[in-house]
Amino acid sequence: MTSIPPDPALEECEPPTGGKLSRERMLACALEIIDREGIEKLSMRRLARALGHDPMSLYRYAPNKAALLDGVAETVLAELTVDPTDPDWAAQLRAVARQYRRIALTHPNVVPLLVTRPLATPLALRPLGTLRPLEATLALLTRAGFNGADALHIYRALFGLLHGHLLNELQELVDNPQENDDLLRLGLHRLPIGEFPLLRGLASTLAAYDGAAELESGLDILLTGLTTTLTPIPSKSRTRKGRNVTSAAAENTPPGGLKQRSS
Amino acid sequence: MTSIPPDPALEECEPPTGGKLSRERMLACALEIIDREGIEKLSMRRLARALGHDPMSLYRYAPNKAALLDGVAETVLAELTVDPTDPDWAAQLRAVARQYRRIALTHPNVVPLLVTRPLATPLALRPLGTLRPLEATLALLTRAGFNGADALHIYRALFGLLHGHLLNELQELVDNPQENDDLLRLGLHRLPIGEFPLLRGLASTLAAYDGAAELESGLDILLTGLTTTLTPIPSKSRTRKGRNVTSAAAENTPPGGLKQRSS
DNA sequence: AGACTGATATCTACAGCGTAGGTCTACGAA
DNA sequence: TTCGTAGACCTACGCTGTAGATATCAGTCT
Repeated sequence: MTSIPPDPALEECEPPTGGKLSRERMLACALEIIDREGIEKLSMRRLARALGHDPMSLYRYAPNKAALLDGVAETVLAELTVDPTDPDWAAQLRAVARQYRRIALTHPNVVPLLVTRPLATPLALRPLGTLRPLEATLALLTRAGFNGADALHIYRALFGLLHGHLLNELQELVDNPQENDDLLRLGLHRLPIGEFPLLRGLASTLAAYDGAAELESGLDILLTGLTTTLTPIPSKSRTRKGRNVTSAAAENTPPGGLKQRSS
Repeated sequence: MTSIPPDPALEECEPPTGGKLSRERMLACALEIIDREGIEKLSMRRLARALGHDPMSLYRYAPNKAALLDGVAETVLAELTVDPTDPDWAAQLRAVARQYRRIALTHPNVVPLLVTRPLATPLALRPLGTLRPLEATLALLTRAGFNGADALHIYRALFGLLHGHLLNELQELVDNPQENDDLLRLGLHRLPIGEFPLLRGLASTLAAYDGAAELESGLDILLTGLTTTLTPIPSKSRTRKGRNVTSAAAENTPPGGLKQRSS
């Protein structure tokens, strides 16, 4: 039946791992492997071995490997909860951001998936689980009085900030192995001596990176920026304050800036 | 010698492509394949075929495939020029951002490489070409009077914003095939009818995405945010205004916010 | 009871992958 | 002439994703 013993020499995923297969078990096991060894160590055959099944069995639960990876990303993203009923939209966005950061730090190897998989699939074809935070955020902002376009704008700004920040922060994690920070400087030490004087001088600063604080300051900037450009419709009247983001942006382009085409 | 005719049935990279191999030719050809067909279509064997050489010859110019990909990313990033002598640092950062965006849109398939490869390599071991914009930006900001820590902070914020924005914008590109936008809505149309009412209603807004304007507004927010939190040392006195970013962040945490640990 | 049906699991096989290790050739220096 | 070295090539290994056919099961209908 479900033969192929789980290869006790190699580690496996769940208790006896001989039992019935299911999409959930498969995705959970894939996530475990990715968390432990990274994305590129995950192969269909390896996953099947860990589950104690034949590789081809996996294709009953995912049409191909790309879909499996999408499934893993979806699983991780499902941990993100957005409460569209929160009366304080800005606070809710902060909460979402902090939650997202925690999830990403728990599964750092999945982050490349989170940020790049959407590039390969049109929005409407993406796994529904990945669209749910979007819809919930739109609901939150709509309740707060924003129109659809502005809500979408805010969503994009928030997740752009988040993705950018996480890529930064995970980079720092790679840079700082848990060794003595003198050794970190040794790493920088091998840079050509004349060419990177400033970078080399910043070894201790690099080591002192504080991701949580960095994110908070980014959120501060973003949210104050947003609230001064966009304002929700005040529920009774329908007047607006700083309507169009684009025109607002055009106004204060720096005077001496080099010109560059728009599109 | 340099045999193996370039396989005229398959496309190739440069004029006759039989000539001497070199790291530059190899990387240029790899970039061309990636631009045309995407990263996952690039294999050592495929690249060698396009160059009219044996696959193993490539290993003379790159120790392995990962290094080759790093090389491609480095090549692309080399197009980015930062002028550290610009007296208007904010304007120069804007110019860099716009330039980076243009480069990314010219090579959209390389963007995943640009944003994720650094996650796999400690900073000091990265290809030097990818560190050069960092050093130059630090130089720019140091001349403008910022101390090292703040300069680094600004650099991170800028490239975080850029990466986040580009991931957003390239996502929209995937969403908007150049067909009639009614068809785009057809794409959204297949979403479960009760579950995504807001998202489905935003079809036309999604289609109207303007990446350039979006980036400008992001830069506005970022730069005004930065200039109110950080100020350069005014070249004579050494007093500072809004010293610590972290503390500034801590001050205006929203009152009703859900609490969440820092690290 | 027997036959049929659909889901689940397995097996076999293929074309392609990255790359270790060895060899062949050409050329400049000794 | 001999040697060393750089560049290119060849072979082979173990791995990959997955198409296609086959086996095994549970349940339902006759």
